Amino acid sequence: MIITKAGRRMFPSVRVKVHNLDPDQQYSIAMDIMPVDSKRYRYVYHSSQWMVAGNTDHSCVPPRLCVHPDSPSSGQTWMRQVISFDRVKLTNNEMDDRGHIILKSMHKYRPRIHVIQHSPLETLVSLPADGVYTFSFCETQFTTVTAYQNQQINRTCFCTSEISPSHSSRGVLESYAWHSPFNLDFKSFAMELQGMFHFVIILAKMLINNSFH
Amino acid sequence: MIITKAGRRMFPSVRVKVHNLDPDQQYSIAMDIMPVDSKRYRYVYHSSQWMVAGNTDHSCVPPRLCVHPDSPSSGQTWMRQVISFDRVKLTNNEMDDRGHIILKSMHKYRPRIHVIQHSPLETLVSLPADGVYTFSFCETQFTTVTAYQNQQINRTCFCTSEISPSHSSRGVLESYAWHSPFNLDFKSFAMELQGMFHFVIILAKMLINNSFH
DNA sequence: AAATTCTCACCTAGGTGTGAAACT
DNA sequence: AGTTTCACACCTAGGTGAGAATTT
Repeated sequence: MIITKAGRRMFPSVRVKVHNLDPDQQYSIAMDIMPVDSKRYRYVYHSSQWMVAGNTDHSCVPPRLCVHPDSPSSGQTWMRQVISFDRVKLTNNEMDDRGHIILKSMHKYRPRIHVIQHSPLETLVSLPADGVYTFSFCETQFTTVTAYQNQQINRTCFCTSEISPSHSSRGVLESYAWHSPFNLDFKSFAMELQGMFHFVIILAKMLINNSFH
Repeated sequence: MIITKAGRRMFPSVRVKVHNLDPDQQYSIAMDIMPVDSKRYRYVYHSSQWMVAGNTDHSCVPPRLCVHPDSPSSGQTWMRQVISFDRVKLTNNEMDDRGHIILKSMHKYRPRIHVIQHSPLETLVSLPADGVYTFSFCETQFTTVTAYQNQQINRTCFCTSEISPSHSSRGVLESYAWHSPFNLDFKSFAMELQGMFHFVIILAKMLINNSFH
């Protein structure tokens, strides 16, 4: 996943569908992005994979919370729509003051979705102590870079596996795969968690990039 | 003001600043557009003015309410920002199903702003019976057309008068004047109404249209 | 050498005026 | 004749990848 100083849109964007909310309750829905480990990664071209290349410390950096602009809304409203975080931008600028999500390059991350039940009178800025339901999907893990490491990478298709809940697709969407120029049909899968909500993550449809023929 | 079948953005857009709200109360803010009279107008070029050219009946057409997308929000939130209705589109298509404001061509209209105090749990679709404070400014009156009536109209400056609360500027912004290619500085004025809020309408800055030199 | 930053040309979506054509 | 509709070229804002330049 490309990150830049000015902020780059996440692609594909995280989209989510929520079920089993209380239609009359008010909720906010937010996303943040958590480091998967404390390793630094390097892409080794001849073996076509990411290799560990040192350690880092994420401990002092609390992740930025990205509250969905429709928040707060009723459960009814949230359940009617696909909740898309397609405006979210990623940056490697630790001094960023435009509300973008700050990540380190060459690290592995995974987005989290929070459903927060709270009074509509209070404006949400950070995660409250309770009333928060958090979900995360290993299929959405990715590796950050500031630029493509070599010329060939765009032409390599990482998207051959099917995405389904029944078999592990971990790594399928990792790193550059999210920039693949190849056509990937709309995939969706459902998960039931904590016996209360279940989610459907719809992965953004990838179109053939115009710059490729 | 141009209106089209597909919907045309209102220009200049209505912008409003609200004061003296209860910071902790929840409000929605909405706009609609009311006919000024039941006359049909025709632009008479040689006398450079709009002349009455018949009657119409507005009675059966309830105006569409255009709720500001930030609604509902706390008084505090509303008072911090300039509330802009710049996404609003006008149409002459009475069958419009895209939520645009439906107007008749060749008629005079004036926008209204509604401040509605209500529970954030209910979603606003039409004006409730109470808790509504409505404001309107004669300076924002305009006449609708579907196309410019002649080639010269853009080159005629309608914007010579000062806009201020101290003297009547009715008509200054009427009809084609909202499409004037001439530079008009940011004007604002305040009004105190009902002893509870006061408003500042900020008229959109008009820039010299690129197609004129 | 590896990674980041910068500039730039390209693309796209959506809003705009124009003039020709069509409608009333 | 007056008014509306339509197709179209233009403009703009904002997002994008490529490659050069710079930093580490």
